[in-house]
Amino acid sequence: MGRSQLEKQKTHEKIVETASKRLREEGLDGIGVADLMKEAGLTVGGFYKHFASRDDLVAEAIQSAFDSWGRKLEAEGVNPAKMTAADVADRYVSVYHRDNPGEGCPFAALTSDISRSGEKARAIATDGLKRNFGALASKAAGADEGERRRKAIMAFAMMAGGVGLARISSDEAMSAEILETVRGFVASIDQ
Amino acid sequence: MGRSQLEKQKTHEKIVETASKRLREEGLDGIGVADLMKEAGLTVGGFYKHFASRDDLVAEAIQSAFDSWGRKLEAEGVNPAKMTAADVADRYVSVYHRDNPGEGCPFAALTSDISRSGEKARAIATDGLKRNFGALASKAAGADEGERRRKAIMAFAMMAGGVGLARISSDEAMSAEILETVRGFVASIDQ
DNA sequence: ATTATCTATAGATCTATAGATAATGC
DNA sequence: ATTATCTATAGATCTATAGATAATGC
Repeated sequence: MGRSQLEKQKTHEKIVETASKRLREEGLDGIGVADLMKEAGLTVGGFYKHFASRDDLVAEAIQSAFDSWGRKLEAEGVNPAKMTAADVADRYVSVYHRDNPGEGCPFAALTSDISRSGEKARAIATDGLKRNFGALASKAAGADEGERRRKAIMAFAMMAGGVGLARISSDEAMSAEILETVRGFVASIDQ
Repeated sequence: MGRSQLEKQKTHEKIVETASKRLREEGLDGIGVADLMKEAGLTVGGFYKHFASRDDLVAEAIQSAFDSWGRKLEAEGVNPAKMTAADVADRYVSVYHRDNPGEGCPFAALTSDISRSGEKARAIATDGLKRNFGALASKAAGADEGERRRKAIMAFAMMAGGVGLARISSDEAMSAEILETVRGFVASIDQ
């Protein structure tokens, strides 16, 4: 059946959001076009009226995943600039984030996938990384800009790595220990 | 053609080592059985005389990847117990490691893949993680065992995360900056 | 006689396309 | 008339198996 332009746009967003979640959960190769369309309440045939290829959807979905952190804060009425490093740590290095990769940070959920991806996906991720470093640096203590930036890089690498390792660990106590330890470091960089 | 028992064992090891390298490069779903056998100098038909399923090979290859760090040190005549944290940092947080995931640490190359894997692969990885934490803790400074262990966890999460982020970054200067910054922290935990 | 490896292929799955259908919008 | 979505399927690819071949090892 035919649909209006507005409905098509909503359909497009629905597909991208579904993909953004499911790809973080299953990996960039983990779910097929037909299954994604089905989860979005559609059938496979319509897919290529929205995207030139599966890779094009993946690029849009990664971009959406990078934007989702900010969108979620906005929806909760939280001002990211006013968050301390400890606030960021409480959100990022949490059991909830560990157990819900589909709603979480692509650097924790898709690190290895993106490093194996083409230039398009890596450029989107590099841009996201720069913004994350900048945002964290503005919260960090330090004598000069260089020291604040170094702390931001250390904290972000530890956060992304730590949540990844916590997801791997089948020893629940060790998983919680990793989260707690990393949370402590990130909170400690606060001004 | 038929082969001796010894030759079969060598063939088996060759398949596992090829897989161990290629899976770290391409991800756990990134390469098929036929291509792996071809790279090992064989054809696909013999595969299932060695492994009950592709998953079985993946488990063996992950185990081999976890052992490869120690085997490489042994081959170079390096005693891991005598390495300082700074020594570990120089090896792990290096441009060479960043650019050669196939020979490197599975926690940097396969984090997201393993977190999405079944219990078997995650148990192997959890065991490897415990050993890495223990080895690093024995090198760290600290008033008590708890403090040394916390430093080891922080350093390892930052190393694994940092190499992953450095691989993603298409900005070469930022990629080098991440490595240098992480290397500094890891070296700083030394006794 | 047994078996390690080979060639060939069955069956499943995945991306992308073809053609039909029905609602939009000039 | 156009087009957003549907059903159906072509073609490629991947795991696993069947049956042939040739060397091992009792």
